[in-house]
Amino acid sequence: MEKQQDRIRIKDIAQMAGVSVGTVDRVLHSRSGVSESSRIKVEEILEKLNYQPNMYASALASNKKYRFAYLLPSHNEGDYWKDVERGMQQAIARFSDFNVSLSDYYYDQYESGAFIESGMRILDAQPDGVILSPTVEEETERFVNLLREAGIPYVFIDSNISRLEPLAFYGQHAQRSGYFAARMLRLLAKGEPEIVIFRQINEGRLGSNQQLHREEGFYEYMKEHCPELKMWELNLYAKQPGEDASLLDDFFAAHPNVKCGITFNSKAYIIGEYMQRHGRTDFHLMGYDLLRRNVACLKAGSIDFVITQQPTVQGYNSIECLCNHLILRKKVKDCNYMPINLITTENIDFYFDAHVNE
Amino acid sequence: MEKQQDRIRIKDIAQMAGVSVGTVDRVLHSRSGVSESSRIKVEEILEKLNYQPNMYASALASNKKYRFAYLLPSHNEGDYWKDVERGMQQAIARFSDFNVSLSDYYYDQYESGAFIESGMRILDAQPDGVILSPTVEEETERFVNLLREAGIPYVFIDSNISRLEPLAFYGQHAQRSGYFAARMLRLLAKGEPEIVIFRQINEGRLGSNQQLHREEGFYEYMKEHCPELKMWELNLYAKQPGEDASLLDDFFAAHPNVKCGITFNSKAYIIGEYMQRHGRTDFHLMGYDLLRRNVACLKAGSIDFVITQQPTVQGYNSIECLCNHLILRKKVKDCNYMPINLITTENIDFYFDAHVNE
DNA sequence: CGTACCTTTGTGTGCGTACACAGAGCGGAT
DNA sequence: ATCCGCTCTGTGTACGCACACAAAGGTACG
Repeated sequence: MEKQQDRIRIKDIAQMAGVSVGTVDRVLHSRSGVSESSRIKVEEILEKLNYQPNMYASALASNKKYRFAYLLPSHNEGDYWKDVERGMQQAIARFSDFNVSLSDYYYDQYESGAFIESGMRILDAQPDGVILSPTVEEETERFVNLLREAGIPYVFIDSNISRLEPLAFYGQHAQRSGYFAARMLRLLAKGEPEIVIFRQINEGRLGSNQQLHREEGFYEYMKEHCPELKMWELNLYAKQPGEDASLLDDFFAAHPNVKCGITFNSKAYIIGEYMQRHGRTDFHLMGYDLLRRNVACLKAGSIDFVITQQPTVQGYNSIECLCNHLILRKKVKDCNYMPINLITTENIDFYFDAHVNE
Repeated sequence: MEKQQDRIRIKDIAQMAGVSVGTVDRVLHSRSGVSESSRIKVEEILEKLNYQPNMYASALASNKKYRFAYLLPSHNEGDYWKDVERGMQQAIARFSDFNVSLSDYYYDQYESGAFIESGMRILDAQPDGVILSPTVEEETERFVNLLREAGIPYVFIDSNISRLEPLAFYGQHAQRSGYFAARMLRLLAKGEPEIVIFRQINEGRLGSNQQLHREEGFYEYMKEHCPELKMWELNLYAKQPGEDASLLDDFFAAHPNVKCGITFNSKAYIIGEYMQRHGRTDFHLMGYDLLRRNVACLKAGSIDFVITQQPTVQGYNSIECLCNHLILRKKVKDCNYMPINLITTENIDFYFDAHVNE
């Protein structure tokens, strides 16, 4: 019944090996100054007893301070990235006994060079670990190369470039998420012959890799399961809201039979609110991320489904990952896909901060 | 930028209050032997500086052993409860530096008196905390009253009886989960005039409270959104698998137009496998819990949707909760609803052990 | 005025680990 | 033999906290 016998300590190991705790300590931290014979003896016993150090005593004794930094696109209240930050702050609070601190760095997503500039500021500060979202591939590569040279571990969040070998990645499998979205939209739009994909064009960019991968998975599903489906694409421009409305007017005037749409960015509320303004209730809509305005549309019925990436959990886990790696010296999983959760007005109440206590 | 100034220690508080660490310690643990004047002075400073003790140093110094116990229905490999146990074991491993251990107790769900008997064995062992699933209300009440008398905190898992005031509850909002299931089934069965609800009758019992609440939510949704829907109920008997097949044969012979069904227990695979044996691919089916056989049916297409309760997370969190309460002395949330996750063959890969590291 | 007793306060040690430092042993050069 | 330099090992102290114990101060009473 009892599972846990008394924990083995360094002292125990030392006694069994016939050496002092200092020698065991040197072996544990693979420091120099240990004879071949005692090293082997100690290692044997460590192996045999499966010694697990008491991480809390260890953190207490080493008494180091750890400074982390994160680099995210600049953003406003109510945005997706705010939730990521919230998760990181929760984790910092939770692990505050380990003497961890967190600094924030931002960059303008649409200004070239801004990323690498903030990156340089991080390098100046020489933190012990960095969390970033690799939105711009080339600049990210330059930055993480410098981090690697400096021996600073980095964690990718939200989207991944596995080639750049981060310590870990936390985010969704974007392509599979789009594939799943397609199935759900198909279900909503059973029998409909046409659908529309709303895109957000920013500074001439078609959208993040993230969004492109979702679209890819979406098209893949539709090709496999309903190749006859007619799919329109409508480009919208966030910065000119007035123009968006007239673009939507024009589109729906030209395609009165399209009753179903999806967007692969987090701005489904633009369409949802448009539908509410026009009193249309026959349009089925899907989107991404639980932004306040999306939640409002869900509850109002102008958005049917939202897929969430659990940004808070991503943020929390990425900090936890750095702690596990640097402080507790546990092995961390390098690729961590978040679940692909479908949110509706019926289950939304149970998706706020699920599992992140306090 | 830096958020974390140097942590305030007991020594700092003592210095500022002009007393010794011993006095501060006595105030912190509200022990006797402190004069009114120094108590107030210390409390003021604690308040002002918002002192947060280093929980790890504290746990290290107190050097107590904590013994937890859980009481669950007896079950076999591949069952729902196995996942709950797995989550608890993961948590125990994770918190092993706190000297926690876990003992297991089981009871036969269908033998009256078995619950309370195992409960008595737990009381004899005098553990520091107990986790249990309150499946049988009356016996649970008797047991937790004894626990409360003994000052032993208890956590409910899977289903809740809030009247009995557990330290915390981890599980799904069963009624809302049934409500959500109804929406999804309705989507699957768009236009179908009839559906069937499969029930599992064990020893004459209609099913756990859990299942009854799901059914309740399900009926509620259907009454609100499609009162004209014809809903059949078919009782099955787990213990006689032969009989179940003929019951299904009879039902589908009598109701050839029923193309859609749901079960509120974890045994959807019984129906799914039946459909596969009969080569029926036109039947839409929903169920609960990611048992191996349910997963196989999902992938084979004989089950469309499964709702998962994340049993592993429930187990993990319930142990974590006891640690937070007893060792770290953090406040714990008393009612913790799990998310209501919809699983399909497209997103199932991302639902194994989500967020429970290691 | 001394002793007993109670209240209040301070000090010391230990939890398991990390790391600095001192010391032991040994060979070689003077 | 003495001294130096090297490798290897053991000891001591600190981390922040809990708790046992000792000490200090006061009151009451013979």
